[in-house]
Amino acid sequence: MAGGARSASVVDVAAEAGVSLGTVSNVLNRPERVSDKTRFKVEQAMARLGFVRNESARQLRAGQSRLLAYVMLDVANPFFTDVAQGIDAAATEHELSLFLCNSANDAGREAAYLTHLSQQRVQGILVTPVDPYSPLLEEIVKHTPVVIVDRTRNDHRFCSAAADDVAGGRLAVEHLIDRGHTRIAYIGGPPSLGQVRERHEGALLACREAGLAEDALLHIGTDGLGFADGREAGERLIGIPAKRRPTAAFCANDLVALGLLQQVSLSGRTVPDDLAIVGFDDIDFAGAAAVPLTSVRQPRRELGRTAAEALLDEASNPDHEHRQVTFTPELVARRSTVT
Amino acid sequence: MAGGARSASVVDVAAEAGVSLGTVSNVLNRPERVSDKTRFKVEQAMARLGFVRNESARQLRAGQSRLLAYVMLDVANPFFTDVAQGIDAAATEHELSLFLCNSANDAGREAAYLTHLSQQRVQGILVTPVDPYSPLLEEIVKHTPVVIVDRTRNDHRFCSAAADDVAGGRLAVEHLIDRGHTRIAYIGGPPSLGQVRERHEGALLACREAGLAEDALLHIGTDGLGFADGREAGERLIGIPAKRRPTAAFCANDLVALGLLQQVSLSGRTVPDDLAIVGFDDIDFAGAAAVPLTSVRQPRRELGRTAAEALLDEASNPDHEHRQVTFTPELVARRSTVT
DNA sequence: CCGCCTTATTGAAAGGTTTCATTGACGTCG
DNA sequence: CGACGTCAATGAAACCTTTCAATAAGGCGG
Repeated sequence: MAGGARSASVVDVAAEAGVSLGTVSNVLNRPERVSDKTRFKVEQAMARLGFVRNESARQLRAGQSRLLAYVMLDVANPFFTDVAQGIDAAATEHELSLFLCNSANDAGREAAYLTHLSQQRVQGILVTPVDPYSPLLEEIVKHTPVVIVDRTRNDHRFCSAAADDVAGGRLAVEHLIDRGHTRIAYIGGPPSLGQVRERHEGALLACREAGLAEDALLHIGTDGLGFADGREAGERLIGIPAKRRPTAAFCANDLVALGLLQQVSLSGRTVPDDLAIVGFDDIDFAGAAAVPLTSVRQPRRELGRTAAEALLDEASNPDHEHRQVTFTPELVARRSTVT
Repeated sequence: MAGGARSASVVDVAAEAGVSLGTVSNVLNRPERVSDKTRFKVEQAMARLGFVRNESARQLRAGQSRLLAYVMLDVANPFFTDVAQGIDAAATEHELSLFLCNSANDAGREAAYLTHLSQQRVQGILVTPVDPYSPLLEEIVKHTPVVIVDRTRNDHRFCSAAADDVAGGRLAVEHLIDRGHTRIAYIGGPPSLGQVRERHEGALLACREAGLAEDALLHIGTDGLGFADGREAGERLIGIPAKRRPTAAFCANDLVALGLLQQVSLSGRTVPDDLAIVGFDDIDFAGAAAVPLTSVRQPRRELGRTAAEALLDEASNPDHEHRQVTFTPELVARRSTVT
């Protein structure tokens, strides 16, 4: 880092180059209006002084930045990084930069990021919220375009892009029932997550429609939706006496499913013979597991791209109307349920 | 978004509350110096006007932000998200926010992010660079603390935290040689990545030390270090006539190894009997694959945390000295190489 | 050779916050 | 009752850039 000297400003550059500060600014912003000779002088001066434009001052004057941000629930979950890539693609096309923020499923962190971003006057914020009905979101959307990703609010106060989690849960369990299973586990948590609740709801629906008994669906709760949670749930599942033990499991996401798969394999059991497994999200690792995982596919990149495009419309189109896009998920059957 | 009205400033709040703007600022920054009654009035006024502090102006005056950024090579690679979590932990302890930027292995994107961040006057930048010797990095480190993650420069112009990739590559191949393999593939690319080159170098070293023939190590190049690249390399590998085909593969990272594993399994072959596989990084998915993957472990979170701490020292300690921390990787043997 | 037009450059103002030296009010002590 | 000390509130200055109306210089046609 530089020693003590304050970093050079346009005024310093102007003095060094022997021109006015307006000219320096022109070199920066409208180089075509400056004669070659002058521009050269100014560029030399900038190089000598190590001038770095101050983005804060620039933005203060300009009032806006060319910046988008995505506040994601879990940066370690490939589902969200894929969504982020979709957002990134759209942002790049519009020559905007994207910052990623990891709330790590913590409402406090999420709030801090949202506040900071709105104070930073970013063009817009995409967020997969811990709680889509948080009052802070309503507060922020008054000033800054906000689009909700992977969740939907049924008032129409936000744009959103999400998959139909109820339908997805239903698909998964219908598939298991089709394959003859009548004792099925639903594995996931915490229930504070809408994703967990809705996928469960879909699972229940499928059971009901198939006329299964009330207790056909066994809910095994987990603390989170990571790998370790899946393994731990696996242990508990294996601990259940064989005659009562479910013959199939539907996991709230693929990380949990992969953890479960691993635990079951380690215990010497076979998937799908001893336990059939369905995941959710269809991340790349699902299809690539050595027992490829049946999963409910969400269009991950598409989700991100759609959300980003809605955001850009909200940010630039004066008569923008909020829209809630819902994607219908799709079952991808693989060996973890099919012999 | 709000209608047409410009968003309220401290001046507007002051007028609304019937106090001076200095008082509003005090409410914001030193609430204890303001009488309860006045503070209440001001807070009411803020709420009525929907005041949102302008971070640009604040920073312009303050000169600094409480912001760190990590420019990562590939947000879709769990290795880097784990590193990011380590950075995040350290940042959180110091009450700093962390922004993540995905360069996606593109030097142009990396440059754009680095420039933007330094103009934004962030406290510091962590970066896993496409090329650690890029002149732009040297330029930026003159003004903004920069720490290199997962790479090292051997001049001492930057702090860095990285694992010893040569040693890692050597470990991997020594392990394979120990298990009796004499025809080994090294799978990875592009060679522009230091990680790819150095792990290869380590592999060569191991071969040489074991006295294997020059052509014992077959280099199979890939375009990148993703899943798909591993699968594609798998096809090529399988295409080699059995008697010349390597009996083991060392992959430049776990994503490639998992792709390879999948392709080999799909072709009806068995790991490790038909092909032993070693990966690199030991991401969670490696141990969790149904044929658990032998891998070279890097202390991922530790790497991030160490880098972040070096950065914080550089940012706050006037007589900071650059240090290059190198971690020694460790082989984790699992079933993909051990029957 | 003058007036006009074009092109290049100028300098002041604005943008919203924080800081700090100063003022004002009020209570207390001598 | 006056001087002093404390606490609260004030408002001007500074941070750095961009914009824009105004000026200066230079070239051309008449």
